[in-house]
Amino acid sequence: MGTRRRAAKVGVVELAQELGVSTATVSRALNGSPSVRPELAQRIRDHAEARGYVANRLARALSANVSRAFVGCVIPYVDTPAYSAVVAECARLLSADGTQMILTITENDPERELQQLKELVASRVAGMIIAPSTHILDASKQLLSALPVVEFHRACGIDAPGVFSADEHAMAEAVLHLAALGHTRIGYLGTTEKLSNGPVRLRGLRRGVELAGLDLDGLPMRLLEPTKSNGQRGAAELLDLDRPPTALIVGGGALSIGAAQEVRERRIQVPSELSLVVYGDPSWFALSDPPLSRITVSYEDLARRAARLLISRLEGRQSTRAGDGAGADDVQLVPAELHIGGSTAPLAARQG
Amino acid sequence: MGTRRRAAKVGVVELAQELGVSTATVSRALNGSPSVRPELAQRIRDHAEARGYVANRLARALSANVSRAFVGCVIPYVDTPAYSAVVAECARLLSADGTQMILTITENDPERELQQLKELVASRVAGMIIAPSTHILDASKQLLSALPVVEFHRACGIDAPGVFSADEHAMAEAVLHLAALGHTRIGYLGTTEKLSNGPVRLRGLRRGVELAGLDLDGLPMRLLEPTKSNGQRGAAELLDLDRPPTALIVGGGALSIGAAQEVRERRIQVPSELSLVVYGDPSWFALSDPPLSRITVSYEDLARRAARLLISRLEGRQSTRAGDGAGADDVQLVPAELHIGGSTAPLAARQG
DNA sequence: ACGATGTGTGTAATCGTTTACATCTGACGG
DNA sequence: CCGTCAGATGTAAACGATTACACACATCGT
Repeated sequence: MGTRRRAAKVGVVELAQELGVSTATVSRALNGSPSVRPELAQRIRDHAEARGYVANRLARALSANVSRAFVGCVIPYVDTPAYSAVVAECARLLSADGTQMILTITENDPERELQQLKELVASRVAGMIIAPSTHILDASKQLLSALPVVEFHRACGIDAPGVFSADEHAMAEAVLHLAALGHTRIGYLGTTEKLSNGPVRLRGLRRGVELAGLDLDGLPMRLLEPTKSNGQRGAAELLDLDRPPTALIVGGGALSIGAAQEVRERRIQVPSELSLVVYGDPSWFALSDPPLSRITVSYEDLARRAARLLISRLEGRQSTRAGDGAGADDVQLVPAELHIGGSTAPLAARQG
Repeated sequence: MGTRRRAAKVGVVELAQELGVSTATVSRALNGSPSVRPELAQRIRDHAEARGYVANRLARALSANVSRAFVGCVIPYVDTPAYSAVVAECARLLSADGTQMILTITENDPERELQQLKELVASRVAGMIIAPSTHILDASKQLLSALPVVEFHRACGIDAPGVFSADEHAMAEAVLHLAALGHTRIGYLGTTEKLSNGPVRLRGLRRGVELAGLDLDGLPMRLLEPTKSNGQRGAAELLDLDRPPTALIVGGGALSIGAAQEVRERRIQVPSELSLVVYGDPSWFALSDPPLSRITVSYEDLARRAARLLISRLEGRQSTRAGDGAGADDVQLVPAELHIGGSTAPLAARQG
């Protein structure tokens, strides 16, 4: 009370005065410039430490007109495994790098996304990692083309490197697996085509159907926004068809939950009455009985690659001169894999 | 190529020159100061818009020595419902407020936490929302006492407002519920006492035991760090006891999954052979058969309160002068609730 | 007609760093 | 003994905004 004075803010100026040197020397010492006498440098560092000096990042970033003080991370949601993974990995790797992550969440709203991008460039972020919203605006794309960007999980057609899951093969495999078990009416409950994975999975589905010699047009299918309630509704619709599918492929974590719930509520036996393949690998899958056949991709892997990619971009940006050389030359695909569990069985089992 | 010139950066200075006014006027116009002629102000704003001007947040924040440009959000993990909720809510509310969120993840490492706090104050964040790591360092507490902070979900004994879940009552209720069903050997698998909720739940447990007239010392109990594998291990240990519990209370999302998995693998029938009460409300709970009896708390609610609290703190800080008036005067408790599902049954059912 | 008031702008200091350039010192070769 | 050069340090100009203060001009009361 009264004794402890208002801890007079300590900046380079104060340090310089107290040590009888110039601010330039202080700055150099603190940044480890070789051109300052080692013993003096040490003295300065000690003093800074003692006085509890912490450099103002804002001033630093402002001065060095381009800096790696901040990067932006722009995602639609945070409570979904892919996105929370990328947040975690970015935070980890960037923090080791001394740069901070500004996180913004679009909730898939293009307007909000644009606004957030604007604010990020206003904060002079060194780069961004983005999972674009579904209907990204042109203005957003334009902003994105002005700095190092890596796309994650969803593509929006800008000229940037990115990391995506390659679902196509696994999807085709799933169809072939079911076909081999004798299923011909295979239902598909997937994410809308607007989400970048939608088309990819659909392509895989088509390929599988083709290879299996089945007829795509006859296949019952629902493409929806990935929410739990949509999963339940979609499954209900498919199961209510005149000739309901004997096997169901569900793409997308939230959809899977809803679908699984609907199946359970209808007391439909899996796999004897319905074969089920789900997409994703939330921890609860381990709980379900029987263990589900599923298509998985390692989001940690995906996320780590994305974070590394961004960091390497940042470093590249630093050494090479202008905003060239970025390009989409570095697109990484992490393959999804089909794991056969106990939720798929020969069709015969049902007929009998 | 070559045609489009290096978009000469546009700042207030350029705008001022181009319009033949001073930078002061430009700044005032853009910030809506009433002291600039309305038509001129409009002209300036139009021009800024046309030239695609975006103010440099760093410069702005540096100039106005205290600003609401950034706030920090410091959490142990992001893939856990409580924390992802707080991240989402903060991002949403703050973005509406025009301030950006710098997210850092401690992974429960006190050293890293301290480091991150330092860097956040270096970035002159206007405030912070923090779920402290388990063994927070004194240096960290000291840093936290220098700016508006709200604690979330875990307390670390600093003098700040916070939002926590009040598990005590629900916990006691759970014990009483089980006791009423005839159970006397009730097992508890909970989070370690070092996590702030640990003691609270334990207190609730004790209270319930006391009210039920049971003997606490005889109760099998395991307190572990909340991971899935710990859940499995803990459950295994409890079930392997000579006189295993007939009812089990599991606290903590990750622990629940592990425990549920262990129970399933042992083909123990719930609730006929074992009554089960879990803590949390992940979406997969809906899947389990029978629907679990559980203790839930709305993390969205918790998170929203925390975010609002922080924002109101920021505004308070802005109006009132110094770093006083903060205090822990505003601690909010969101009560947890016990929902009876189908996973608890009278003990008789087993004996018979 | 003159000072007081008020409104709208401009000038320049400020925030806290970094860094290009200038300066000073001593060593060294011729 | 003097230029040259390198190394260590200081001076001051950036970075891009905000804002205290000064100033010009119109308005108004007396």
